[in-house]
Amino acid sequence: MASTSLCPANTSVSQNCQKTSGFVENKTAQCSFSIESILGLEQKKDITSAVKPHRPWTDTCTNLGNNPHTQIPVISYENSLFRANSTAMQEEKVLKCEKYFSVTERLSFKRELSWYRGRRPRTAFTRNQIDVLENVFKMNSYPGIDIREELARKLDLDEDRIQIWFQNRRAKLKRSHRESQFLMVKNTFTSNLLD
Amino acid sequence: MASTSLCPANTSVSQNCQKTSGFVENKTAQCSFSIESILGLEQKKDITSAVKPHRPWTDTCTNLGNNPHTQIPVISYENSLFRANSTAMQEEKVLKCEKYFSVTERLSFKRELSWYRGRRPRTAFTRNQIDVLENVFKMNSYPGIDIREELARKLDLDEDRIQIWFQNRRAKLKRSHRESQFLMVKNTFTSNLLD
DNA sequence: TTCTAATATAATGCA
DNA sequence: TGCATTATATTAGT
Repeated sequence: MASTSLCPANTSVSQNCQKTSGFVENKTAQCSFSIESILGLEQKKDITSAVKPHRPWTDTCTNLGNNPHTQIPVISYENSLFRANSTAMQEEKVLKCEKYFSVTERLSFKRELSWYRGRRPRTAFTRNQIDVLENVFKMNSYPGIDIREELARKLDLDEDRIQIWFQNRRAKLKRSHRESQFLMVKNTFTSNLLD
Repeated sequence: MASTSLCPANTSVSQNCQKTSGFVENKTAQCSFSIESILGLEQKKDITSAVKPHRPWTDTCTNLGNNPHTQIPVISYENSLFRANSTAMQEEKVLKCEKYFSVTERLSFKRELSWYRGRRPRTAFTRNQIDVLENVFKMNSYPGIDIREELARKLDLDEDRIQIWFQNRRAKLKRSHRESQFLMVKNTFTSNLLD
């Protein structure tokens, strides 16, 4: 069955990968992976291909390690207490602190920790912001960039937050549609059964 | 939500009709945005390309492709219970609406319609599939059709899924490059300022 | 616990 | 094909 090859140069899909010579008809001789290795059948891992996530609010300086969870922001988000060297250290600090501080304080540490781990602190919209967003959403659930910018200006929020809010709002609407559809289907079936 | 229709699949479209016809004179006092900006009237896309997209996965009966990840669950996937009988009806309704509404509104209809017709259910790749794809990507981020076909066979995926995966993967790589360049520039500025 | 902000990424459409 | 955008599955904060 004329096995085509993952790597045209030299890799055969057949079990007996005897020929690793390369240069059959292709110039890319760099390809010296076995099907097994490509299929990941023998070794797991090698996660090093993980790409950095997009985190504009963290200002990283010499970000060499490239594990997003160990990135050390330099200047940062509003009330940052920690400017330290390692996440592990932070974690230890937090754990140590736990028994000495109040719930609120621990919460604060937890927030710092999550900030360190690279997730944007959850935005707490005000009542008014939500009202405005909901009103706009009722009229147009797909606001373009200019509308989002205008909203951002008016509401004193990042345009990104607006965008995310609309995404999540649409998902919520859809969810509710699904649920009501499900209920209607269920009711239809039920009443059919009763007839 | 007191839908006007017994058929759940109608809800999105008819709702859309209602809301778009209703809000013009129904401006709420809280909202200080211009209608034009809210409606996004500056957008100028053409809707005339009403070509029916190819959606093999919406045909639940002939879904013999047998990829467990792309199969349509009978109940859980939205609208799958209703798709069979009323697509034509929806289309007619939408077409009737078209001449009464703006381009933006028609865009919205189109979006509703395509939502009704169904987007391909999101494929959830397995760990192993991703490992293999990542490995191949490291060697060649532009696999030709033959490689993609082989991958599809080996991984029990549609070739289309492979293609899309590589597209998204390239985009991701590019994003990460852009970002690290941006950070480098920024850090250069910063350290220059500190010197 | 529920709701939802945030993240990651699959899918779509256009140029 | 790249790109921008959208949908959606998931994680996690309140």
